[in-house]
Amino acid sequence: MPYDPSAYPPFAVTVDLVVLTVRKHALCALVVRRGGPPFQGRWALPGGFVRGDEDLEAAAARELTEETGLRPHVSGGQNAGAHLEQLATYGAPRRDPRMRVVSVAHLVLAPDLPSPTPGGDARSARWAPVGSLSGTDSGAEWDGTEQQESLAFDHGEILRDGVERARSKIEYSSLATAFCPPEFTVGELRRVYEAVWGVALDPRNFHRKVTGTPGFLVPTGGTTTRQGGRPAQLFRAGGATLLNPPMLRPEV
Amino acid sequence: MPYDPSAYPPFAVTVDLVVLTVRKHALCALVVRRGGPPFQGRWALPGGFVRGDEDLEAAAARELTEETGLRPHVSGGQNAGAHLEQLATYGAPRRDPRMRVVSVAHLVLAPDLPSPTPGGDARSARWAPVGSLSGTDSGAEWDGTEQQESLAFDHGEILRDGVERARSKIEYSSLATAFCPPEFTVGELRRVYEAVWGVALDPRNFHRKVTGTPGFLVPTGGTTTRQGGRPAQLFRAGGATLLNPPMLRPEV
DNA sequence: GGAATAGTGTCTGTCAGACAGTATCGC
DNA sequence: GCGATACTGTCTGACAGACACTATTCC
Repeated sequence: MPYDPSAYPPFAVTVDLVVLTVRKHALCALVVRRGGPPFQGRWALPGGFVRGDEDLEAAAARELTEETGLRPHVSGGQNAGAHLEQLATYGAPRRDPRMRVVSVAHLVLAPDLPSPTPGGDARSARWAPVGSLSGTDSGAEWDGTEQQESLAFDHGEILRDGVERARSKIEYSSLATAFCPPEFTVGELRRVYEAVWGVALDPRNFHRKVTGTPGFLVPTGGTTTRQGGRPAQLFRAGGATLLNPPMLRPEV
Repeated sequence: MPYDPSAYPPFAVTVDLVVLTVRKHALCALVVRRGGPPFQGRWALPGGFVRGDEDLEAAAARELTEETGLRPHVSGGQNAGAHLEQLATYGAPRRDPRMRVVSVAHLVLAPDLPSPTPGGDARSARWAPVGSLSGTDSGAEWDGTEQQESLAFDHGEILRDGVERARSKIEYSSLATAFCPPEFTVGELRRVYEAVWGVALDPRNFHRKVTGTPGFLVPTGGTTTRQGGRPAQLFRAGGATLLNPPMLRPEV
């Protein structure tokens, strides 16, 4: 691989974020409105340039904190922040009309946030149900009250890939707890699965599965009635990161 | 995301390839000897710069053809070439001592090739058992007859990630057939799984599993005795790409 | 015949799906 | 009481693991 350092073609490198959460029984993604051209006024994924002496993951974490105030912890760990992992890299020659830009997309799974806290240099930000953005697919409860508009650049494709990664990853890992607050009930965790997959799960079988998997859930001793009905036990995420055997996703 | 195009930090973008095959009951990776500094004389993964008007995947396919003569088909399709998919992107600030280089690694699964056909600008190339490169891990039959030496740059880490991806992906997809010639027997496919996972599988249960999964294998009608013993049926890869339920990997 | 590989059949334990039934809250 | 949710228990069918056994080839 001998080469002349001055002869390589110039690239810009950005990070884009697919930030997912579950709000009101629906899987939602964070989108920001673009303040300048190209695609001015269109919705896009949050993101920005990687700095000259910055790791890719550090750039993603910095953008996440700027946009949401969330502090990720990158792998393992308890449920005090958001989960962040690299998703894929998008580098088609003309995906950005101004110059050659390679974007390293990252996936963030976050618990529901009280306020959409727009920040950074974005004019505005909101949580959009993924069904309203990708059109097809099991978004289901898309009610048409918000304008449906495709995302800027190739961000629609990036979002689809991120949603698909999240859907498959909660099958064989305990990552669904990243969508939950630090303490949660079995029913709340089940509604996360139902929102992400867009299906209904049997509450009894789900309860047996998650409480029977060692290391998945740790009871905190407390109870809550915030969902109504009989008081439910509260749990924290356990240390187990891989689910074996996996949670089975119906209708595949 | 307003920004000044002239203000972005300059990056070089490369593709690196983790090319895996199964030779003599061992999982092997293609490595090339570096002809120039840095890391002159050390083994490295094949790869090169992305051209100014070239897609990332096209760059990976071009490097693959230059190094091995293989023509990938990127997704789906029959078994006439190699499987190619994006793996992950590596961009630590000083991973290349000369400049800021972001490498988009790709994973290639190829059938056993008669000749290691070095090509391109690499001085020499060879198939190295992955156990001899990553040291630890279930490489098992590393016999010490070849020098054990860590790969240049962060290529050891990239190789580990690629091997891990391949190991997990053959669990729930029919991708193991990408390691096989166009026509193969159940026993040959089983030896692929055994080599990649580094375990022994029960031939009877394996046979029942793969022949009982619809769409996985298609009998061609022919038979062969190239492995000795009773003639075995020949199969082609079927159209099924996802295995449900997955092949279970022992000892997890 | 002996060794090697291919292929079939049977038993058993585990577990997911389906569903009955009970417990405890708010109204 | 009524509706909601939480939780326990039982039955059944699918399937993986662990064998025994037979078939066909080369030597």
